[in-house]
Amino acid sequence: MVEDEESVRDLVSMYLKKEGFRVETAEDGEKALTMARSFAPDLILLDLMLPKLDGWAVCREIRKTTSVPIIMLTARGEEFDRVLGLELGADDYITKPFSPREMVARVKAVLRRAKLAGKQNTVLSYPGLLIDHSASRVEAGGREIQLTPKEFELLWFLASHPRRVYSREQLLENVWGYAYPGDPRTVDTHVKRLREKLKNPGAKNYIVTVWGKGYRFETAE
Amino acid sequence: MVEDEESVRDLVSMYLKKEGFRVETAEDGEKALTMARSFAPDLILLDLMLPKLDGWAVCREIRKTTSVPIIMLTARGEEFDRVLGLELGADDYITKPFSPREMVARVKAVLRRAKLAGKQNTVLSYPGLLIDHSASRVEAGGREIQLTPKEFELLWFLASHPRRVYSREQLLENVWGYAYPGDPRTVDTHVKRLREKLKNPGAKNYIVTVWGKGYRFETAE
DNA sequence: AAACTTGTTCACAAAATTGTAACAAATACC
DNA sequence: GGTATTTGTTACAATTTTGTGAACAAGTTT
Repeated sequence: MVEDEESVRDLVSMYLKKEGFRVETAEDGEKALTMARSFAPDLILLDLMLPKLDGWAVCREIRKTTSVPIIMLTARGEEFDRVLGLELGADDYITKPFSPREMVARVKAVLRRAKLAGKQNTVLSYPGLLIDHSASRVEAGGREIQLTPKEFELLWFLASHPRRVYSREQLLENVWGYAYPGDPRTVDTHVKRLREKLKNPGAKNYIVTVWGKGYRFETAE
Repeated sequence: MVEDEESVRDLVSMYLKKEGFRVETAEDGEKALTMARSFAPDLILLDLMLPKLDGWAVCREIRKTTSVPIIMLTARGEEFDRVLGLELGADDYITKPFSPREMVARVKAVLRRAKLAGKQNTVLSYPGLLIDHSASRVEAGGREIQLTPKEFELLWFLASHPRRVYSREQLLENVWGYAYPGDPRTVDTHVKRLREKLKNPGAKNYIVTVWGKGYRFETAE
């Protein structure tokens, strides 16, 4: 919570703490930046009018390094450029005076959205192949095909980085998890099974072997 | 969002995502149809000028199967036949260039309307299956079947989001309530009893297991 | 209070998956 | 051509997940 007026700071802090949030405060822009760097907050409430460094500048600085959700606070009458706010990467704004309940509700809403945000754009689509990650669905040639969880994650990873070659070790790390202890040849088996299931409708072979290197996802020629 | 120009796609995506929407994009009419069939969007933003299959055709195709809200995008000067648009079932149209704010506002307005329209409709109907939420009645194969409250709510939730996979945890959250402390395997038992009751008239199995993921409601193939 | 309904949990069986090893085929190199 | 290396394929065992039936608990109705 970045705000120069002590009374507003205390009020906002109190209500958020009541909801179970942990709240840290800063009274000017410079201190805000220092704090934002030293510990990673889940959300920043940022007043526009600040000593030393105004809200716009703070927002711009923060956005250079993180994508933490930011809610801007503006005094009524203060002209607020919404488009500029969005471009700088603010997630919402509240005009003062505001009701504490509204403020809390917006904080919660932004946090909820932020949680979902990482999962957006979950559909990959190539000629004759459609992969929807959030629905765990794959269509090949208009027909849905059933993949096992590992097969699905492997296909998703490869299709997310088309044309790029990955070694078996890299695939194990990215799909199976860090420091996977098992046999790299495990990947071969899964690739084979994937090819089997994907080739059904006579579509081309999306997963290509790069001899001596690994595998890659081939886009249309 | 169906649009062939990448810059417009990215701009619209960015603004909608900032508002918390999940956005998937397609760059031509054919891809749009494939995607619209594979996962059910809440709204479609549809450019008129598209490669392969123009906006009119896409709209006509989509309307054959669903009543999803459609907003048409037209370039200024491009002749736009409003009457034809309405007849094909478009819900609104925006002329380019448009301000992002206006676009977001219209999307929200159309969704608001659609939501209200949907609320009145408390009946879900699939081949051989009819679910009336307001009356808490279920008919399978023309015969009424008795479900317990939890069974009913579970079926309703799944049937309201067809084709989409839900993990046991997600189902507990959505049907039982947030932060349900109990055993996720409880869902299995309810699914089992639901299947038992639904299969009576030899109808197909609507509730499908997705191995390693959860369950989903399958529409007719 | 007894009978019944509903929801939950547990244990075990059944099914699907994943990982590994062995062998065959393909490729690069000399 | 011959050899070593890499990749494809197959089979099988180990593991994980799901289906099922029964038991138990809590709440409702009779």
